[in-house]
Amino acid sequence: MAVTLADVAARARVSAATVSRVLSGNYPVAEATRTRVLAAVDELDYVINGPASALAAATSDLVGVLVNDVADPFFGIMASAVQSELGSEKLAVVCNTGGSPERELTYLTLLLRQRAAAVVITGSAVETPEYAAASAAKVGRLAANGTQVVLLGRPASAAPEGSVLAVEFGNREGGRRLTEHLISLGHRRIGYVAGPADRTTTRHRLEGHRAALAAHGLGGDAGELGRLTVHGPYTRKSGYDGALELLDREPGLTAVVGSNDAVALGICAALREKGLDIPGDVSVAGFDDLPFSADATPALTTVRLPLQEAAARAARLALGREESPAGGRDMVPAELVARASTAAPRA
Amino acid sequence: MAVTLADVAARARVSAATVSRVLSGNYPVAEATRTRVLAAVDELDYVINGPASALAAATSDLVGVLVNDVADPFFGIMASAVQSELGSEKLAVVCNTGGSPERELTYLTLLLRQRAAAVVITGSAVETPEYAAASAAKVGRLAANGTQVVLLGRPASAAPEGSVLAVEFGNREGGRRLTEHLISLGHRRIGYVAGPADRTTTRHRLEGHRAALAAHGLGGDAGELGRLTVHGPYTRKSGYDGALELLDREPGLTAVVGSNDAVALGICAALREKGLDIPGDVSVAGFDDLPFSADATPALTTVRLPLQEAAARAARLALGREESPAGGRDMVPAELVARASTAAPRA
DNA sequence: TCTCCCATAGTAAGCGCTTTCTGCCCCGGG
DNA sequence: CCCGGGGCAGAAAGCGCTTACTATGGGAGA
Repeated sequence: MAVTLADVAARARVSAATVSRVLSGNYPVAEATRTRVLAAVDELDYVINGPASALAAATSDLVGVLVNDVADPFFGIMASAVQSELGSEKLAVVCNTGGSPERELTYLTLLLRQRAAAVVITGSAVETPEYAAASAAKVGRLAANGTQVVLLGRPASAAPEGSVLAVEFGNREGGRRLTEHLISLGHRRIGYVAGPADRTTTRHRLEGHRAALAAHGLGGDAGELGRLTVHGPYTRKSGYDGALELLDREPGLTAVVGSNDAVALGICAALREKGLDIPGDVSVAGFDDLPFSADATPALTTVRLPLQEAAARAARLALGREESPAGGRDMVPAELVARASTAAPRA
Repeated sequence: MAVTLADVAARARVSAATVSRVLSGNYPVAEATRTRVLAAVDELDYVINGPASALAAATSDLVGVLVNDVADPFFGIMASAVQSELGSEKLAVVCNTGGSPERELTYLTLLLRQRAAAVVITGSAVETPEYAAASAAKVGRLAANGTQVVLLGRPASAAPEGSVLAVEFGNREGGRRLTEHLISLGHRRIGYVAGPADRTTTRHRLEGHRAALAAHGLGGDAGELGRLTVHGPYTRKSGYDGALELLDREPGLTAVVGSNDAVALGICAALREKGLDIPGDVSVAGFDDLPFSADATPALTTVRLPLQEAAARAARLALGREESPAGGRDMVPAELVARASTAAPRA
């Protein structure tokens, strides 16, 4: 039925081993033989059997990419960059975890089952001990299997020492810069619509925000900070609801920061609905600088993360095409992008 | 080293065959035996070897998803929906073709090599005979291999009869509705920034547009139509450049239609830069109704395609979980979404 | 001219699973 | 009491490839 290695071998009048060697190219084969084999491959329209090859070689050419949801451009951009970096040697298996630790574990098991060559895990980690342990175990198992695990936008700390590489995001730094920008414009009462409470990204961004406040003596006590902060998913709706809630708690707000751009857009929508001008009455800022942020009105002030470059780097690390950073972890910088949604508060 | 079926079998004091049967569940196994096996699996932390299983069973649990670029939300949404629909039985291999026929063929070959269970090919097809033939051949090969091929947003016509299922988009219909909307508002000189010239989606949307014009006696001759149409990629920049070009050719335009939302946003940017008000001076419309379109200012009039539902359907068809539509093809409707970027032209 | 060795090619033993074919045992019917 | 058959489990033959290990031939060095 299907053409196999043996068929090609027969046609080229060599052994199967030789054909295999020509195709994988990791063993010397005389030029004449090689051309003969290649011709046979061509004539028979031979396509190698991936599973058979993976079984024999004990590794596949699949690379897992775990994301919250590829439909979200934040993850879509990273997934795309990883995939593109793989070229046509490796295939990217993308898995939507929806941010659920269980599903993350499930997919890691499936990738283990596939004997994936590498796995890139993007986005926040959930910060609970049980999950951390389960995750570490699974990652250890993967590593033991020869699968290179690379964390992208997630702290390496949660993983077993040495088994993992990480490209981390300057979330804390970015959060700090953003709030400093607001403070330097003259804002004193700044609301914050944060992400889900138990995630690393949420925590880091929020810590940066609070560090900036504290540095300017604006923090207030914990109660005060809590009053100006609401948590919710990284969605537009969360920004919308959060802004309404914050306005309710503290009508004197002059600025609201969103945990990401989608949240910021939701904040804008809520403010507009309340008849407030942006940035005249209230300034708004986001995080990530996704493509649509520049086209929003007003154009969103935000923090740019070089997602594409970082993801490409993660992919290269995953494939062992690039030297690992010192300590196995690497930090990509966050850059403030000041646009029209922030301005000095009204006097 | 690694735990294998045989290890589990030994521990459960059954044969490997029995373990395999318990795990795949397609053969009667006595309840007592089953529990014993499951216990052994658990105790040994056994993870089945995917490649070995795929080799023996001659099919893998991979499903290919071909997209132009997952970073583009249009494709990201579809890829996400397909992936989610697969559940945790099958894995989605997503491939960025960048719209290139060669890369599309390359990835189809890679998926053939993996013995993929199914392949979902999204987006436009390039309309050249050589490509059509090559593509048909590859698809035929896949089908012969037992891989179900489903076209999503691409006409089934290009594929070999019967070997393929298709979920098509109402591009022509949507294009027609959109332009009819503009005409009914009073527009007579309507520019069109189309997609790349040789793609099915581009052609269908443009045909719909022109059908609407013709139905109202507005088409003019071919030269006239050509003068009001520019082609370019489906990008924001293309919209920006295209709008400038159109304005140059025909300063009296009162409306410009973009081939998709990103293009429309580019058109908006160009118009704004020219000091034109939207929709006061010029109306703008897009296509696809991606999430960001509602947040643009003014909110974009566009055509909604139920991408998520369509993609989920495609995935179900791919897995054989849903009855195929009559004739193997199915058409999802396009719906006009009139928002603030279109209005009656100035008198 | 004779060895020795390197460059190639072949042999064959798996990789870990699925599945067909058998076989066993126990039940019900004759 | 015997026979037939159904329900389960096992044996074993691959699935198509990779990769030690082995074999061979001819050129280089002595």
